[in-house]
Amino acid sequence: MKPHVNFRSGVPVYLQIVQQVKAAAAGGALRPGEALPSVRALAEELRINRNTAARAYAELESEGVIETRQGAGCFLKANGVSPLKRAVRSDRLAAELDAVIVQAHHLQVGDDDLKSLLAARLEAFRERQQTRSAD
Amino acid sequence: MKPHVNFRSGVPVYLQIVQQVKAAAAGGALRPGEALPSVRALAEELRINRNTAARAYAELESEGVIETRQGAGCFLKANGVSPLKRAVRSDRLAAELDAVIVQAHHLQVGDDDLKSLLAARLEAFRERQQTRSAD
Amino acid sequence: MKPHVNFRSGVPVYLQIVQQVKAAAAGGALRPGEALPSVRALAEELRINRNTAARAYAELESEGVIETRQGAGCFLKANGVSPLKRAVRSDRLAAELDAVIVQAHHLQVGDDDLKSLLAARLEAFRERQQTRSAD
Amino acid sequence: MKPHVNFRSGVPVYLQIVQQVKAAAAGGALRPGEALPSVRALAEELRINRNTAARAYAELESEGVIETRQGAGCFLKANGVSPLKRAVRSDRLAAELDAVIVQAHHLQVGDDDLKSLLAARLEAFRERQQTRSAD
DNA sequence: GTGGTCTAGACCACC
DNA sequence: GTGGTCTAGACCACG
Repeated sequence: MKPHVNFRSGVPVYLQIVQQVKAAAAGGALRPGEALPSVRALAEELRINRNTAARAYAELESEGVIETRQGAGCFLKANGVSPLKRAVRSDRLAAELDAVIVQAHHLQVGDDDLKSLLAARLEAFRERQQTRSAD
Repeated sequence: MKPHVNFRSGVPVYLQIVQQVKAAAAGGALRPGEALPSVRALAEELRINRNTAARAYAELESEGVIETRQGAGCFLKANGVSPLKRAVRSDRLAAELDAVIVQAHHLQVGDDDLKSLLAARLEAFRERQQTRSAD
Repeated sequence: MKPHVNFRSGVPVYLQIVQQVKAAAAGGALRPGEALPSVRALAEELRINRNTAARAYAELESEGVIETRQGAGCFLKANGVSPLKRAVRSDRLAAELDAVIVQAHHLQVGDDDLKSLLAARLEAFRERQQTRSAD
Repeated sequence: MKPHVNFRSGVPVYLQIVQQVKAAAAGGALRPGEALPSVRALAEELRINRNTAARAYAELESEGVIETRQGAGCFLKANGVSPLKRAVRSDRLAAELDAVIVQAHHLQVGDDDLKSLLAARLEAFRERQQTRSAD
C-alpha cells in the first residue's frame, strides 16, 4: 500500500490518501485486518507532515474503513455493514454521479454511452476483485 | 455552456469551473471563438462570488484556453484545446466512474442499484436542462 | 454561546467544545440557523489555538450538528433526521449508558435509583426546553 | 473492585481507572484498608498494559487515595476519601446522565426508548457480574 | 472578514 | 515503537 499524492490538483492531500486507501480496500489490494503503514512511515514516504497523514487515517476511521489501535497501528476493517441509512447512502452516491454526468455532458458523451461505460468499468472492477481474492 | 458546481467536494469552486470549461472545449461543446457567460452572469447562475468566477476565468486565460476582450466578454481561443477523440474522452470519464464505483463499494450499494441510480440522475439532469432552457 | 474548557480533565479540548455545543443545541440555548462564534473568536475566547477550535467545528459538521459555509461562518442545523441506522444509534447510546452504570455501581447507587434519576433528569431537560422555546 | 474501561471515550484509560477507584471509595464499595487488585491482575482483567495499570495506581497514590505496601499490594487509605452522602452521589451521576440525554437528543432516541435501553443495559450488566463471580 | 489546509515541532497515552 | 492532541504560524479559497 503506497499511496501517491498530487500536490497541484487542488484536492486536499489528506483526501487523496483517503480515496486511495478506500480504492485499495474496495479492490482487494488491502485485506481486512491488514496493517496500513504507520502514520510516521506514510508521512515520510509521501514527504508530507505527520499531522496530514494522521488526519487521513482519522477520517478513514470515522468512516468505518479502518480501525486504529493506540500504540499498535491502523488496520483495515472487515467490510461490515455501513452504519448509514440506505437513503443517505444513495444520496451521497447521487451527488458523485451528478458530477460525472456534468462532465459527460461537457465532453459530449451521450447518456447511453455513459451507461455502457459504467457497466464496463463495473465489470472490470469485479474482475480485478476476483483476481485478487484468488491470490 | 452551463457549469455546475459541487460545494462539498473539497475541490475549489474556481477549479471546478476551469475543469468544466476545459472539458466543454475538449468535447466540442464549446467551439473556438464562442462566447462564455459573463463573470456577472456566471456568478449569479452558480450563486458564487464574482471574485470566484473572475478567478476561474483568469486561470483559464493564463493557461491560454480563453481570451478576454475588454468590454466584450470571454471567448474560447481559436488555437486553444482541440476537441479530443471519442476514446480519449471516454477514458477521462472512466477514471471518474472508477472513483464512484469504489465509493459505491464502501457504501454497500450493489451494481444494479448503482446503474439504476445513474439512470435516475441522468433523467433528473435532462429535466433540469429542460426547465432552464425554458426560462 | 460561550463554551468553557477544562484543560486538566484529560478529555481533549476539541471534544469538550463538541459536547457543549451539542448540549446547547439540544437544550434550545442555540436555535437552528443561529451562528456560532467564529473559529477565530472562539479560539481567542478560550485561549486555545485556532486549529483546535476549527477541529471542534469540523467534528460537529461531520456529525451533522452544524453547517459550515466557507467565508460565511458556522450555523446550527435544523435538527434533521439522523443519517445513522437506528440500531447503530442505540449501540452508541448503550456504550455511554454502560459507563454510567459502572459509575453507579461503584457509587453504590441501586438500579431503581438510577432509573428514577434518569426519569428525573429527562423531565428537567424537557422542562428547560419548553422554557427556551417559549422565549 | 472491578473497574471497567471504555477504549473509545477519549478519556485516557488510566484516568478511567482512577475515577472508578475514587467512585468506589466515595460510594463505600471500597472500605478503608481494603485491598485493590494487583497491577498484574488488573492489567490482565482489563486487557491493558501493566504500565497503564501501574500508572493509575501511581496517580492514586500521589493523590493520597491509596497506599502501596511493598510486596503486599495496594490498599485504600484509612484516612482517604470518606463515603459521600447519598444526595452527593446522585448529583455526580446526574451530570453524567445529562450528557447521555443530550446525546440521545442528537441521535433522535426518544425518552421511553432511552429508559428501556437503560433497563436493558442494567440487566446485561448484572448478568455479566453473575458470570464473573462464578469464575 | 470567514473557514480550510498544511507544516513544524512539542508532549502525551499506550504497547 | 504506535497513534492522539495541541500550538504556532503560513497560505489559500471564499464572501
